[in-house]
Amino acid sequence: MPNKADRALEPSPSGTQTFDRAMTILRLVAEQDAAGLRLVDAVRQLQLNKATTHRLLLALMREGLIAQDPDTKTYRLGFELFALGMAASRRFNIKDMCEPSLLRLAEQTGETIYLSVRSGHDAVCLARETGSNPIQTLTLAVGDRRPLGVGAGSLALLAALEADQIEQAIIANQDRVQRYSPVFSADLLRQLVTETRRRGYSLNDGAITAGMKAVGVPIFNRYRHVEAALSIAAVDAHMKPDRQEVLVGLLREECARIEKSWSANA
Amino acid sequence: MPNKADRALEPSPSGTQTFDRAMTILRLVAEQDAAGLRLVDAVRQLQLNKATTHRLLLALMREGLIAQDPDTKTYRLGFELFALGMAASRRFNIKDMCEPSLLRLAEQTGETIYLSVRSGHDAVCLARETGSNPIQTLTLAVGDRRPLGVGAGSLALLAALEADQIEQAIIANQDRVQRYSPVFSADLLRQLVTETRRRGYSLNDGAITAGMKAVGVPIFNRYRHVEAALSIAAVDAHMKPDRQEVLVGLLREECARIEKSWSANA
DNA sequence: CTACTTGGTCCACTTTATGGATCGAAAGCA
DNA sequence: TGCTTTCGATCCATAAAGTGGACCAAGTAG
Repeated sequence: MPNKADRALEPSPSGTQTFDRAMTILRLVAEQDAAGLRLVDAVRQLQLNKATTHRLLLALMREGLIAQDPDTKTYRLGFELFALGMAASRRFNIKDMCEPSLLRLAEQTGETIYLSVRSGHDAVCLARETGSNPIQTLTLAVGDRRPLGVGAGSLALLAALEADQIEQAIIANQDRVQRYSPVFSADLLRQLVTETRRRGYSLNDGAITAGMKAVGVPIFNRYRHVEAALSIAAVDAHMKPDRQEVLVGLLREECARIEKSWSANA
Repeated sequence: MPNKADRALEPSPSGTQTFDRAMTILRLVAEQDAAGLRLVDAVRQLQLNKATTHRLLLALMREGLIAQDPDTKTYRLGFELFALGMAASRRFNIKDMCEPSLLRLAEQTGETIYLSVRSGHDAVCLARETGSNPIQTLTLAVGDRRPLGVGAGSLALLAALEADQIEQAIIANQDRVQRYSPVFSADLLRQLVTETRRRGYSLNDGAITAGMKAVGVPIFNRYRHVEAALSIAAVDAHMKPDRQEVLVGLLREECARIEKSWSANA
């Protein structure tokens, strides 16, 4: 519903309106899941004329920003957008943008804060910030990779993916996960994902390293795709139920802050 | 010079021409280096009217696809493009797209083929394909990270970056590189980069693992930014000067093929 | 077989973008 | 210091481009 409204805050409606409309459609395609966007749905959601919408979709296709599935006729993001995004990525890196949040969390909690991103079927630790508590749980170093689902940050990433991608990752990793703990299996991961989605955050209660717990919260971009995850790890004694809730609250706060900073440009 | 020509092959010039013009400008911005694009340069290169160009740049800015440096007034890629690219990246992954080339190279050469991409100041091994030769050099596993410049693929990536980014990476890694071999230093890396750029491919002649050599070739996207690197590693006996040239030729062929497949959509 | 939905196309109408002219500021030159 | 050039930015009458109601074809449901 609030699809056109948030675009209306431009200073002056001067110039190039068709370009803005095309971008509105592109953003709508970006928000879609793997099924893609149908023409009629775009028409309905944007309240544009069908012919206009179709012509704009053609223009986006012509530029390679989107592509149409020949069978389902639905539209998805195209390769050109990926290539342009790669060109842009040298100027924007997630780690730098999240660093302030990591520092604040380490300061507030005294625990160790991790930033993880997805890379294929793995989670990669991009940054780690150590708090002031004398007992720290440094189970993960910067650069370390783990199968998606193994560890709090990794599980937060996994559970935030789309259903088919979750299944794909679990299948792909099923032989590797037991290296981290004999309890891991494809079925356990599916269960953990379900719990995580219901609970709203991921919890690793010592399956990998005994005596230690960790919670993780995903960070979404404005198209509601997971971009990264923040997690806090601590020894059991620091992670009693009530404190766990507090820590999750702080994590959520910072994730929201990061998401907001991404929405507000950067 | 051939800037508008390659866009003129569309079936019918129907519809949305301003959008296409805006995209042409966006692509031009994407091709620029860190200095960014000046208005007059865009006007000259695209042979568009200055007012039109400026208005389109404003439109691109309004959508967050580009951003203007307040001091130099130059235009660079914006955060929105990065975010959209991330949304697109779940559908396109470099590894899958390069897999056929890896298989062909392993088949043709019998040696081990590596695919590396850049991640921050590291090179990450994304894929490895083993050939049929009984002696293989598996110095790098999938997922392994190395400082940029350490190893053939990694060096190919480093040397293909822009000058300022090369320097930045070398500085950032100067304390780590000696872990791989005592010969490494910031100065040696600078020298290796120079040689690589002059030679046209990277060469690792056993600095890390004695008795083994490797060559690497970068893969560029259509905006002439490095996206990945292919490399071949083999024992000295398999890498005599003349064979080395042959292997580099094969690498170049596959890199060109991949680059072409990216240009031709996907 | 009919009614409905969906993707796609056409073309007269009119809203939109265009670009030559112009301005202010800054850089370059004398 | 003053003159000239370059550059980013804006204006507005003109010309061109996008618009959208109507229509078509191909499913799909009843």
